[in-house]
Amino acid sequence: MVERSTIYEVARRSGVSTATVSRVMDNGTGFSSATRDRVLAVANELGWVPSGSARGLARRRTGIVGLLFPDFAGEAEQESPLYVDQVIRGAERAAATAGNAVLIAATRSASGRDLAFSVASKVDGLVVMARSLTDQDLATIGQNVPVVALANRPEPASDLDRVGADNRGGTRALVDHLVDQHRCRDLVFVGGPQRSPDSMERFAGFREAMRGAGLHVRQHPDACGGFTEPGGARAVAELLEQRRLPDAIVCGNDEMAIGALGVLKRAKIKVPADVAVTGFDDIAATRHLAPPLTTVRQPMYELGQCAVKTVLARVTERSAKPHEVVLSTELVVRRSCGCRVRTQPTDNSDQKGNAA
Amino acid sequence: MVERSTIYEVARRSGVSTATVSRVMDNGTGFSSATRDRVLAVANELGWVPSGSARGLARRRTGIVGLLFPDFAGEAEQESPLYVDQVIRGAERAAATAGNAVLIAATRSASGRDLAFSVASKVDGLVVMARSLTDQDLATIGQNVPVVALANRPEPASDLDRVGADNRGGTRALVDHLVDQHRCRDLVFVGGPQRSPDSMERFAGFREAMRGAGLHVRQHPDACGGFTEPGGARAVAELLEQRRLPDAIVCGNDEMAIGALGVLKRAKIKVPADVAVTGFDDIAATRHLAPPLTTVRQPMYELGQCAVKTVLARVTERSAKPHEVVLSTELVVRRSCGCRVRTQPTDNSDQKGNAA
DNA sequence: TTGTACGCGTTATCAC
DNA sequence: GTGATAACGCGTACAA
Repeated sequence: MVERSTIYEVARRSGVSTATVSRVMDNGTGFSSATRDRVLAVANELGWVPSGSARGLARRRTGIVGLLFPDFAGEAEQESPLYVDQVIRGAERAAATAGNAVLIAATRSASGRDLAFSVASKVDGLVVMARSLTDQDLATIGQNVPVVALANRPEPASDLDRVGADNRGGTRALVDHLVDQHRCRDLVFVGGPQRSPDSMERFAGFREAMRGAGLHVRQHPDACGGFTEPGGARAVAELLEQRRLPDAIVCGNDEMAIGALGVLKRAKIKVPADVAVTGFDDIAATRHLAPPLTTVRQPMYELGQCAVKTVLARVTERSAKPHEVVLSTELVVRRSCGCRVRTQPTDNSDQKGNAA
Repeated sequence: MVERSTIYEVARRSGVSTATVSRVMDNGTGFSSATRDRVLAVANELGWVPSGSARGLARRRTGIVGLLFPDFAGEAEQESPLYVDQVIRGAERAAATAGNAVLIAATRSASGRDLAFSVASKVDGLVVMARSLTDQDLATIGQNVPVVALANRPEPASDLDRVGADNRGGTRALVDHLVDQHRCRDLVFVGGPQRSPDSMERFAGFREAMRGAGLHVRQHPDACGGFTEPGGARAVAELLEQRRLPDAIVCGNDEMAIGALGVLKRAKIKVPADVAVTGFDDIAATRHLAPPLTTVRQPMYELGQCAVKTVLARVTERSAKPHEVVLSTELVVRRSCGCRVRTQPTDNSDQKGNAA
């Protein structure tokens, strides 16, 4: 590892020109099987691999797709949410299928700006998760690199490709279930951060369902839990202080629901007997809670996959009109809404990992 | 985005040479603030960023560190284990601090070989998690790129840098706790995959502690759960069929412990009253189990961080002797071992100021 | 302070 | 089938 070997050395040692070496490494044609074997042998002996930089420069393609996700480390809010991991996995999977690798970086409006641009300069295409970049910067980068936004924006802000999940519909299905199956009438919505597109979409779905059922809805979420477990706990604690106990507490995500469950248990309020509690996301822990949490599954893995596929398609096919895809969400009924479903701690053995 | 703009265009438009543009983008010196502003303005207008490939070629550094992790998708075993995510996060963090990004790829001995080499060709240094590459390939790649192995190998196989966690010591501490505090005498060990270095290390720790306590130990794990939840369930189910109920079931990881808890509950066997159960890893769900799981925390995040720091150091300082660092693990005592610790589902609410 | 020109390691287009 | 050789886009002595 003293010096990285180059194509020149391989060419010299195998007695051919660099052009031939290049051809061989390209798995193309235009050489005898004898020379191929010779070249391959030398390359292997030297442990040589074509330089990614040089190759990228010549081919004008790096074989890398970038993924920017929001970084909340060290913030009051919490560390980066768990669903990011799923997105990363899905992205990796889709990229690998096409022979690409994924370049990841956590960025936030301010801090990661440089990093974001640096990543953009190294990739063929870029997937940007919500809240990891300002719209401004997003647009700038979009000028030079194919970008797909991974988010649930209320309004398609730009002419970029976009993929997201049906947050609104999922929440609607959830609330409908609560109202129809469990005769809930007084529902409370615990929202996330004020400006979170996800939170807004989910609340919108909440309102739609409530209005559809002829129920009264407030203009804003009844409480704000910032999408965190402590936040959810706090929100419900305040509710309790006001001696308010609704039929159901609809939390904007699972983490807040976990917090809610905690304070309710300590207050000796039974779930779901006294009050129903629901979440959103279907993170891993939901199955193991007491009671298991009714929630809405977001196809994070598939979102990552789809985003990468989309951006990869855009790399080769720079057509005109922006692509937009919305993946559907799925109501996951467990115990916390009042349903009497059988708990199956090991039922996921065939649920995942086969999205080949 | 019709054509990616280049340094030439920026130079032309701002009326300077490419050298000057290069200097400006390098944040270096050697130009008047007037020209700098002009160049920056043009660059911004065009949304131009220096090409990563060209820059990497010229500088002989890409600003990318690679991370290879094992891919078990589609296998009987399960999808890639969750701790990988933490490692990725830690790696990203450490890399970002140094202005680098992380290129990830899931690989396995056979399938991902090409991808692995492709990644290797694009990075300044490479972190390789256990079981994602054959020793053979690892060595080959190590010839041309700084590599650090992230694993817990019984024996330092090569002359590569290595970072790992003290699996053995962690298990020892766990078993000591079980024996000393809870007077367990008949302990059963549920192992992971046969050839897993992690599983082997943990079992080694198990044996050491047992021998130290003058207890009888078998040569091999009493059962194999393949590190999966269903696997753990199966292992314990078999135990039960043999009408065997030990004092404690020491699981090689948390997932198997979750499976174990499930079948025990269905068999009406009380944990920890009738039998103690422990895990390893301290994944997120452990806190929410009934009972909360006593386990050993592995500093996955820190491992990822440390590995990247190590490899980054090696990039600039190609010294001779291989570096080796072992991070310590931590016994996390909860309810499932028999301890009467207070369960605090939201105990992290005061961890970050709640002066609401 | 600024410009010229060569080199970085590959690929791709010609010729042969 | 194979070999010169010109890009590819940028960094960086060396000059000016």
